[in-house]
Amino acid sequence: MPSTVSCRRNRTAASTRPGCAGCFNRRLSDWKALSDEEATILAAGQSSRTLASGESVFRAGSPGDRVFCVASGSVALRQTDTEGNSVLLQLAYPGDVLGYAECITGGSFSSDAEALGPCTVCVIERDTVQRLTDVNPTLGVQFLKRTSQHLQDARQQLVHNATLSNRARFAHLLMNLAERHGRRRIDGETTMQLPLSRRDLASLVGTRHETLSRIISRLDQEGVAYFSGRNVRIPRIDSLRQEFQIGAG
Amino acid sequence: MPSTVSCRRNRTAASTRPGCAGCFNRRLSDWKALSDEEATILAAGQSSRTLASGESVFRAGSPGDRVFCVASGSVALRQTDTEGNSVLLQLAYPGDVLGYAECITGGSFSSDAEALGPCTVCVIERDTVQRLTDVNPTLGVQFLKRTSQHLQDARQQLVHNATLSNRARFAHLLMNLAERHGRRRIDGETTMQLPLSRRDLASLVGTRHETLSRIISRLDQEGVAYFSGRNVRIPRIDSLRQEFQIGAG
DNA sequence: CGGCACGTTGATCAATGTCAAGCAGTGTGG
DNA sequence: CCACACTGCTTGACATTGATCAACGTGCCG
Repeated sequence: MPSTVSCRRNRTAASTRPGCAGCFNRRLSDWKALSDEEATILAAGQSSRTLASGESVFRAGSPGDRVFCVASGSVALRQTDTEGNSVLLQLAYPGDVLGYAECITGGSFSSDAEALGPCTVCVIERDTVQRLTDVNPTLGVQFLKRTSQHLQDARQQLVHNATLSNRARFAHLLMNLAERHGRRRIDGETTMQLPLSRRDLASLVGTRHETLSRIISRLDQEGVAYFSGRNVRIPRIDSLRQEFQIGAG
Repeated sequence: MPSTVSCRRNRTAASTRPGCAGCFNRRLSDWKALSDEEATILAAGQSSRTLASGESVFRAGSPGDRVFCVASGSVALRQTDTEGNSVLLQLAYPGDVLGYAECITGGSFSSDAEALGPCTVCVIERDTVQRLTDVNPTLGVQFLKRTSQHLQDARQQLVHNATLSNRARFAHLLMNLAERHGRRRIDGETTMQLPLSRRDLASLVGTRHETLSRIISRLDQEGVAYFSGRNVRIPRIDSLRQEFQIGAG
């Protein structure tokens, strides 16, 4: 997993045709399968959109007639139950592509996507995706690979939910978030700014926000991790790993 | 979802070359993307294996250099934690193909697969799969579709685990199993023989077997479903739907 | 016969969900 | 500028769930 990805903004046009060929994210994303020449096809069939925090990228149920590529900021995938319980499922970062499965197979989105902060996404219509996968079959394989990775992640999560305590799962989540959002100081202390509200953290852990709140207080008391609003300070990140391995509840 | 799939056994050869072109499952499975001509390629590159109950089809960590197609019986996918907790993740039935993601993307299996009862699986080496996806790109799309369906299922399960009680989740599981294994009588009563041990049922629900045992007794007492060994009798299947919709715990 | 795995049940306790209150921050309209 | 509503977070008290430990019966198999 790559750590913090800083996104070089498109210097060319403001809202359209920023030229994917030059996009810093391309090398990290599934588009890396494309040659420079093919990348121009991509650039031609693409437009970009800027979203404010909380704005919706797409909604569950809407037709998957385009894919979205995160260019900057981060995007949350949520699924909402029939009873209105919303659960956070995945975070998407610059370079991540959303909706290709639906776009290729012709389904509709099964979850909502929402900007976690101000962010930019590139929108690519199905035609273009179709043309690219026709020209370069590797792209399709890349998408299959990605999807199966996500499937594995989701299943791993199911195993964790079945066998670990809330506390252990939260420790695990913190470790993962730290890999992306954390900064490690020379003395080994890690600090980060959480990209999520407590409610969303709770939902990623699979519990209620009150319970998470208590877990946080305890971690704080015990000196494992110090929380202040969205800022966290973790003296020894290994203590989290330990929490996670002890596990059961 | 198709209901009970009866599998016509290969009448041709005993252990090899049963001729996929004539396999009843082909019409239901992802191989339906293949033309009859292409199906002969499949048949040529395939061999079949008969497994006793409990035997392993493949193990987590072994290289994904072949795919497995369930011909008869059913197969369970399990994932085992670092601490040895094993969790049942998915049931595979005749027509289901296992391991294509790993085979195409070149990874190794992330879970164990085990015969739930006596069963037959067909084994197709990577070469053949490769040739087929080259010749017929639709097959790849089919696999992507399937994987993304599994992803959606897994995520749905995560949402359920986060929002529903054990009892409600078990009710849901029963409904799903009834779709495949159940028989509905004229008076509306549904009966089925469970394909799983209590332990495995518990693990699908995400709880311990003792807890499941208690849930079962209560359902029995309350007349929602009557259990006797692996046999279940459900007077009104809709009462399960209700359990599931009330849900919270 | 003696393990051994499975299933059921009971007793007990920790973990967690629920309900409710209060507090801080933020934006709005008067 | 203040009152107000609103939202997110924390904390407490309480009820419930569900996990754990343990005992016991059963069927299977060597």
